[in-house]
Order: sequence, then C-alpha cells, then structure tokens
Amino acid sequence: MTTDTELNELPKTFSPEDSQNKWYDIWEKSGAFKPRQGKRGETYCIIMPPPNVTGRLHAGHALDATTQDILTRFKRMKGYETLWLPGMDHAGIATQSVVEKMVYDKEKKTRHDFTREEFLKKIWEWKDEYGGIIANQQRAIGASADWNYALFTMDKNANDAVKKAFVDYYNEGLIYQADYIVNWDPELRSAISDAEVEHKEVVGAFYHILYKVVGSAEQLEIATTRPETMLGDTAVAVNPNDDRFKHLIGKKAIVPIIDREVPIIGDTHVDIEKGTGCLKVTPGHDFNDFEIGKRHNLKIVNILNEDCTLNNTHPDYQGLSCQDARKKILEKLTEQGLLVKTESHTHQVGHGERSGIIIEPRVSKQWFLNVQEMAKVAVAAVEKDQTKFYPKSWENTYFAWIREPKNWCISRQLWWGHRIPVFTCSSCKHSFATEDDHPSKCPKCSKANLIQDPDVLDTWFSSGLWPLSTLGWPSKERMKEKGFDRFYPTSTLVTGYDIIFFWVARMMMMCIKSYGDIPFKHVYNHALIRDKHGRKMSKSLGNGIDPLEMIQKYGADALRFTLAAGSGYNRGLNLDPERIEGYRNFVNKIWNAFRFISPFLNESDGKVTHNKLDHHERWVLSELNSVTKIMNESTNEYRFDDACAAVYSFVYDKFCSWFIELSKPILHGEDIAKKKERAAVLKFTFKKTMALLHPFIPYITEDIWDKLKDKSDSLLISYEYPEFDEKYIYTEDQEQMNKFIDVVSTIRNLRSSVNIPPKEKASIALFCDDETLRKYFKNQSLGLSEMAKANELHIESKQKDRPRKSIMSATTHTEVFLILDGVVNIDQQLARLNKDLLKTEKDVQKLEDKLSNENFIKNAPPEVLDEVKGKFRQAREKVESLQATIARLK
RNA sequence: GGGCGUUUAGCUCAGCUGGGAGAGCGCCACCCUUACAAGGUGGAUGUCGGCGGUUCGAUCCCGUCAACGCCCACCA
Repeated sequence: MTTDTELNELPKTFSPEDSQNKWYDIWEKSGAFKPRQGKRGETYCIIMPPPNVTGRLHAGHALDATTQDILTRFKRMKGYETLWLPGMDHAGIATQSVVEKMVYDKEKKTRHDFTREEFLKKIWEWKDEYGGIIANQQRAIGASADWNYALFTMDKNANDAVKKAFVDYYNEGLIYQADYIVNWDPELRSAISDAEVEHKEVVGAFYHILYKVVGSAEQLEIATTRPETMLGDTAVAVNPNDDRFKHLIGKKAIVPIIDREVPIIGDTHVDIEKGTGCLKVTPGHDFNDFEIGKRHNLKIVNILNEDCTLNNTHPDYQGLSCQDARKKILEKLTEQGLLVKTESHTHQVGHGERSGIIIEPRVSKQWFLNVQEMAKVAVAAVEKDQTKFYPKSWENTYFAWIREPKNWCISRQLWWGHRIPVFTCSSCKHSFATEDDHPSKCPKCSKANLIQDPDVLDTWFSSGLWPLSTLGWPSKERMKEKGFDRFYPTSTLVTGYDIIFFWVARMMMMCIKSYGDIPFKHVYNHALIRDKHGRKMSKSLGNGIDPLEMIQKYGADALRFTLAAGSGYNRGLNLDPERIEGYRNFVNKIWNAFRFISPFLNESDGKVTHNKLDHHERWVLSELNSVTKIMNESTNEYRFDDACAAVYSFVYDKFCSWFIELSKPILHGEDIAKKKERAAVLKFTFKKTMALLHPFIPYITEDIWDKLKDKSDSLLISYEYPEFDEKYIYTEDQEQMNKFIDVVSTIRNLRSSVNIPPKEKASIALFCDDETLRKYFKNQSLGLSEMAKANELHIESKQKDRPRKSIMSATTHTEVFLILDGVVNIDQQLARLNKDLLKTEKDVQKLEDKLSNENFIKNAPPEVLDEVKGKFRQAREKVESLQATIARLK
C-alpha cells in the first residue's frame, strides 16, 4: 500500500551536492575507472588533451571533459575495456610566465637574477603547490578517468619519449640548426612558432622616404611602414619588368641615416602597383625580405637585441625601443628633407598569442624539424580514412595546414621545458644528440668538456608524442604495463577545432613517424563555447561562465546535460545559464518521476512478461525501444544533441506525461494483479531509462539506481547499456496510442475553451465510424476518462444523434463532444469551428491539387502517394464533421 | 588576398543527401489535480536572408547577391 510516510522519505527536489559527494568516491574506489575486460572483447581508449598545469576549469574544459566522459561511460557500459587517460601539460611559456610574475611581485626580481637551476627549482615548487588544481575540478563534473594513469608532460615517461624522438629525428638528419628569421617575442626573449602569432589590424602609417642613387641625380622614393628597420637595409629592390626603374638594377643606392651603400636588385616579388614600386630590403627583420635576401645573397644585419631594443648597429639609436627609434629617425629624415610624405595605413601586425605584444621578425639561430616527409604520411592517413574527422568538414582545416607545412621551429629560449638533448664538445667542437642526460665524454674525442644546448623544446613537441608517451612508449616494460598494444591506436581524440594544426596534425606526424601507426582512429572536434549571444567569452567582456559556479548552483548533471544537448556537429555552442537551469529542472523531473514510482517498487521484481502486457505497456516499451536505438546510434556518431533531445522527449512527453498519468488509476486501484504487473513495467522502464541516461547525467542516475536495483545488480556505472531489441517493436500500439493522445488533447482543448477547471468532471461523447477504433476507445475508457477528467464517456458511431447542449471539435478520425449543462455561446462556438474548418479546407485543397497533378501521380514514389492520399481522406473526414456540426448549430 | 562557416518563431538552435517546418527558453490564459509550481493543461507566433535555376514538388540541390562570424596569408 502507498502511504504518505513512504512518499515523504524522498525529498521533493533532488540534491545534486549530496549525490556528487557520495558517488564519485564510490566509483573510484570500486575500480570502475580502471580498464576492465568487458563482454565485447574490444578496447576503447581516449587520451585526455592535457590541460595546462596552470589551468583552472573554464567552460571549454567542462565541455571537453563532459564529452569524453560521456563516451567513456557509454563504451564502458557497452562492454568495452575502457581507458580514459588523464594528464597535465607543463605549458612552457604559460607556466614560466606565471612564476616569473609571481617572483617579481614577491621579490622584485626577474629570472635573470637567478641561475637557471635556481629558477627551475622555483617553478617546480610552484607546480607542486599550486599546479594541477584542474584535475580536482574535472573530478567535480564526474570525469571517470583512470587517475592511476595520469602523466605530467615533464615526468620521466614523457621525458624519455621526447628524448627518444628527438635523438631519432636528429640522427636521421631531420633536425637541424639554422640562422633563420623567426617570430621573436621581446617579452619572452624567445622565438615562438608561426601558429602562436595572432595577426591583428593596426592603424599605422606609410612613410615615403628618398634613397639616393649612387652616381646619378635620381632618387628612389620608397614607402615603408617601418622606417627604423632601414638600419638593417642591405638592398633596394624593384621589379625587373618595371620600366620606370629597371635601368637602375645593378647600380647602388644609399640608405639614409647610416649612409650604407646597397645594391639595387631586380626581384619579381616587388609589386609594381603597390606603394611606390620600390622596396627597401631588410632581410634581418622581414619574412619576405629574408627570402629576397636568400635569392640575392644579401647580407643580413640584425639591428635588435633580445628584448627588441635597438642594438649597436648605429650608436645614435642604441637602446631605444622601435617606437622611439622610429620617431627619432623620422625627425632626422625630415631634417634632411628625405621624408616625402606620410600616409595613414592599416595593416596586419603579428602579436604574441600569450604575451599579447608585438612580435618582431628577427634572425637568430634556432633548431628546426624538417616535417616535409612526415606531413605527407600524415596527409595520407586521413585521405585513406585510417583517421576520420567528425564532423568530416574539419578535414579541410587539417589538410590546409599539413599539405603545405613549413619546417617547424622547435627551439625556445626559455628555461621551463624539455632541454634540447644536444651536446657540443668544447675540445673538438663535435655536436651530438643523446638520450643520456649527463653524457660523460665526447664520443669523438673522449674529452669531458661537454656543453648542452641552452634552449628548450616547444611545448607542442612533447604534446605531439602524447598518445605514445602516456601509454609507456618508448620503454618496453612500461608499454606492457600500460597495455600499449591493446589501447594504441587510441579510439577517439576529443578536442576543439582551434588546435587542429597546433596539436592534431603534430600528433599525426610525430606518432606515425616514431611508432609507425596512427595515434587515433577518430577525431571528434567539438564546438567552441561562447556566451548566449554567440560572443567569445572573455575577461574584458565579463561574459565568462564559470562551470564550477554552475555546478554549485545547478549540479554537475544539469551542466553536463546542457553541454551535451548543445554538442553535435556544430562549431559554436552558446551557453546560457538559463538553459542550465532548464535542464536542472529536467533532472528534477526525473527525480520526481522516481519519487512517484518508488512506493510501488516492492510490489514488483521488475520482470516483464511479454504475453501479459497491456496496450499502454506495449506502447511505452515500444517508445523506450525507439529511444534506445537513437541513443546508441547518436552517441556512436558524436551526435550528443540528438541523443539528448530523444531521451528528453521520451522521459518528459512519453513516460511522465502519459505513462505515469495512465498508471495512476491502476496503482491506486484494487486490481492487485494488474497493479503488480504495472509496477513491474514501470520499474523495468525506469531502470532502462536510468541506464540510457547514465553517461550523460551520472550522479542522479546512480543515485536512483541505488534505490531501484536488485541485490544482484552492479553499480550503474558498470551496468550494461540498453540495446535496441526487435521484440519490443509494437507498431499498432504506437499508432493507436497516437489517436488516443489526439482525442485526449482535443477534449482538453474543449475544456480549456470554456474554462472548465481540472477539478470539475465533464461528460464526453465520441463519434467515430471506424469500428476497431471504437472498440479500442471502449477498452481504454478508464485511461481516457482519467486523462481527460471525464465522469461520463459515450462512444458511438456517426449514425447516432449528437448531443444537443454541447460543444464540439473534430480530429481526422473522431468527433469529440463535450456535453454542457449551462448555456452555450453559439457565436463563440461557431467562430472556433469555422476557424478550424477554414484551415482544414485549405489543407484539403492543397492535397487535392497535388493529387490532380498528373506529373505528381506519375513521378512521386508510391509511399509518398499513399501518404498524401491518406492525409487527403483524413482531412476530408474532418471537414465533413465540422460542416455537419456547423449546419446543426445554425 | 585565399578558404571555411552561418543566415529557420521574440532569443538560442534542430531539421536525417528534396513531399509543405520543429524543440528548449521566453510570452499569453487557466489551474496549488495527493511525483514534481524546479509543476500541469491549453494557446499565439514563421514571405525557412534576397533574387534566379533544376524538379511534379525546394528550408533542403545548383547559381548569384547581401549581411555576419571564423581561420589562413609576407602585402612593403
């Protein structure tokens, strides 16, 4: 029996916090996060993109984690041996900057006030104390990663992988050192890679400057945005096809200010139309000019110090910033009458992605990795579908970058990172790479005077090897211990599309190169999170959404479901706290549905006997079966949005709105056997639903499962995922139920039109010519009355007289009459009926036109034709019903 | 300059390689009906960006224009 005390045991609202605190520990302690052989005999592995050790969870991380956790839990439940492998990135530049800033704030010292060893010690101390907060934040949203596998990119395993790869590439001749023009960050005093430079529009000026031609009265007018770089000019270039200037090629020009004599050269790079058609060439500080310089064997003059103040090229400007030097040089030029004019000019200027300041092209000695061959192999792997992108269109982005790769500048003038394992012998000048951190002697001359290269590697170098190093490569023992052979290639890489070439492409190149096989089979590129109006979240706009705050306010489940419901093949996900609130309500709805069935659970074992099922039970199982199919298929294809929509609609619109409501008269009734049977179906359906939902909203589902499960059932996290089952297809029940819903809605509509409150019962009469349907309605009269709040229900054929005092509405199959005691407002009813009639007649007309179109009859596929014919018949039946009633009213 | 993407209800978005448009939130009306007011029932709202084309039929395919967004690129 149901009692109020039993009901009251469960609170009216779900409390996410209690659930979160409870279950995460239980899951972890139960060993559920560890890979375990499942019934499928296959593995599923996701390597987590390692967040920065300095990181704090933001909305993007939350999406990352949610997506991966859904996949992991889904596959785990489906019986794969599942590993989600977490980690943390040392994030060279970011981390060093954070610590530098902290040290400066505290001690007013820069890193240059310390030795390298001293400063590194400080970073490690910082890392141990403050780093890695994000891992706990990931736990908060329920990340079921196996933390025993966790790796830091500067742990021994990762270091070994980096050294192994580097030495291999080096010995193969792929790594070389060269004086090359690179993007130089003056604040970091380091080279950064092309990909780390952001081009922003800057309003600057075009300065027209005169260069004298030696042995001639002619002067060349040159337009430049950067007059201060003239200190590094080593040529003037014109287009060899430019009639204005081609006679000057081979002569010399004089660079003002430093009075340097430089050759006038012809190079087709020069655009005749652009500027003045004359170009000053500064190979030391301009990417194009560097190329021109190479072609013409020009001298390279570096005019900048490491901090991008001017060096001693010209004593007057030494120590000045570029800005100041520009000003001073312009003054001087004006004095000498060489500045012809100044035009305003907007152009793109490179800024450091991290530091945000202007990046200077600067020639310096750097290490490069020749990626040409590696890239070709990485292209082929995707072309051959060994690695597939989801959505597929992101392949284009990948190809765009990797089909024409530039050799990768892998050295950074930082301290925090993997030190380049190249040593030079001071005695014999021999250089070599080695995996030994402290080689004792030169392999050539055996002397012990070895000096290691001071630079560290670009952070992405170690990131590129991440799928290998996390699984133990290159150590045979560790690979065995971690199950390398089972998990590599990994199954899915989940990431934002913004790092396709930063990271995805590099993993593809390096892993294939170093190990000989692709790192992952699928790449799922999720959307980038934006605010509710589609703007990027940023500190300056103040529109950021803190996931931890959201978890606290609405619960991890609500946040997860919101993110999942917004994730499919889209490129933007606009996050709005109101949406999270909406899904919090959904989670609470589930809780209350459970609260309703909870008192009846003891009356049932949850076993469903097929031949005993009644119509509504077959219907709900059929709907459950459909949603199971969609959940499985959609999740497999990374269409989390479709999966969420389907299950949301099932829970809300099918299970709660109809099945629970229809169960009330039974559960509160006297038929004990029927009651037991219905309780069994409720329990069965609800258990399956919890399982379906678990990957998405793990906390509440595990919580309810705990109260719902049989003694022999495992934790839900380790339970089996529901699969589509042919034997639960009940097409006829679904069709009939739709008509049932039709009629109930129509009655409700009528009630609403005359404001009959729910408490007040109503008399209903249905008229319908389909005998089977009449019989069906008669069988369903209990449920029909319950749902429509009717105390009297007549079901007749259309031959019978219609009730006098009543209002009417028609469906395509049944006329519905609500019998009234009081006075009926005829005009109002006529207006309502006429409106419906007009609309339906329009439908009929449309369908009729179509059916009288010969070409349609000839060309349309038969099933479409049948459908249209059916619709036409139904719509006409409705029109006839409406017309008859209107005639009677008149 | 090149490439990609977006444009559907007030807002945010779905629309399965073509058969006459959906969801959530918001809005309006009525309801504290013993699972849930974080709820229930009912309701309104769209020249599916513009213009052409293919087709019996176009939100969906093709062309073109427009607006917005993103990425890449050395524009002196």
